[in-house]
Amino acid sequence: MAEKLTLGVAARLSTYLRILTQSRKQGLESISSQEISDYANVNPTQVRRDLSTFGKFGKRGVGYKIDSLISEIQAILHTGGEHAIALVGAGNLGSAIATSAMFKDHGFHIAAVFDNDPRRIGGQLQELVVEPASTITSRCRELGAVLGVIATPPGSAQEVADQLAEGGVKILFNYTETLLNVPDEVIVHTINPAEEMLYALYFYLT
Amino acid sequence: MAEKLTLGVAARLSTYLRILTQSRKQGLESISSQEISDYANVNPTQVRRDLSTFGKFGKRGVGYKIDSLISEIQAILHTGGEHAIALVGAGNLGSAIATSAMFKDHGFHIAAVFDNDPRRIGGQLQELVVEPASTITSRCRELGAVLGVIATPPGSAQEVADQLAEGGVKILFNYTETLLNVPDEVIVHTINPAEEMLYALYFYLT
DNA sequence: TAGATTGTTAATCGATTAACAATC
DNA sequence: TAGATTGTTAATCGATTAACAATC
Repeated sequence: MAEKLTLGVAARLSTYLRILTQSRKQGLESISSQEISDYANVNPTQVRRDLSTFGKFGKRGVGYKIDSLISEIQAILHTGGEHAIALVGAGNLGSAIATSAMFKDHGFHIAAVFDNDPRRIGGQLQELVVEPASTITSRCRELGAVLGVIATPPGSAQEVADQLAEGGVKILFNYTETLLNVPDEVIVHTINPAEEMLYALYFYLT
Repeated sequence: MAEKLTLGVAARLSTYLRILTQSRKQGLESISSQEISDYANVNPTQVRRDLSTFGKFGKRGVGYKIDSLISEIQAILHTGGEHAIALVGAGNLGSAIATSAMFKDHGFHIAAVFDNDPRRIGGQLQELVVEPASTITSRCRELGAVLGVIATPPGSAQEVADQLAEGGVKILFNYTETLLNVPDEVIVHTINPAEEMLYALYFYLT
């Protein structure tokens, strides 16, 4: 395998993949670096450079074939496979996450949903039955889940994080505002739109 | 006003602000660059450098006073005030967004909620009454909303984006997977956790 | 004092982009 | 051919971080 990508390149390639996946859904077959750049908010030269580092994927005067570019980027990111997600929290947010097509589009699927509310346990969420939070650790081990999503009230987040980590989950997506303490080998990604708003607003205000 | 910050610095300052705000909520009064760095996943030297560009906010041997550091960063980002958000979509996702404390913590407040489902219009969401989607443009003008959040099904996203832009909204947060076409002066931020997962998974797999 | 932590330097490294030849 | 768009160069610019003196 080639060198490890830098943070910036990997982030941008993920963005391109999202744009390409969605463009394909809309029936498009090819796309230019200019169009990708419009949706990704990056310079078009940057797009071409990011891609040309790994091969000559485009056709001069024409653009990039969407299908094949998706495959190329998936190969670069090693993320063409299927990946199991453990989702904790079956409330409004958890339901929204389970219902969304976003994950399925990129090869992720929710393998189990947990909640600690007896009124929700045993209920259906899409094709899944809501399982009790007390089984998080054992079920994650069984499923071999590497990815965990925390969509609980903030007060439960740390406890849930502990159970997920104990179950072998290595990447936590934290939708609560709680700061989580986790073992060194676990990475926490916090999903906080307010943080992005601050950032967006700064550039608007200046 | 000083120079415009680079993308990276502004993004990191926003992250620090989230961490500081949450640490204060937990009752802490001071924090070290090492602690900030643990939560932000950046190098501690980077944290100190980011801050020291704007002044000497810390105390050697002690760390940073959380309260005053929050004020300093808010001043740098010009985001200490209150900002109105127009939220479109009162389903699971919209409800989760309206209920979350994340926005309030950073001076954002949902000023109006819209939906096009007659069963939802007129209903309560927190302190707000759900308004018909047909009034988005006029209400955004009235409210002077600069920020819009699209939490509808994907099929309605483009139409909603058009109405928000028409109403003077300049920054759109798009929670759907739809690629939006907007006027040049409008910025779209797409919230797609699957994209972040691809990225996180790459670093886990390599 | 001893320990901790900041602020800053200095060096390296990677990111960015205008410009344009290549080529479809 | 004419127009469009890629791939690549070359130059600049900003980001990153180890190391350490300053100082609480």
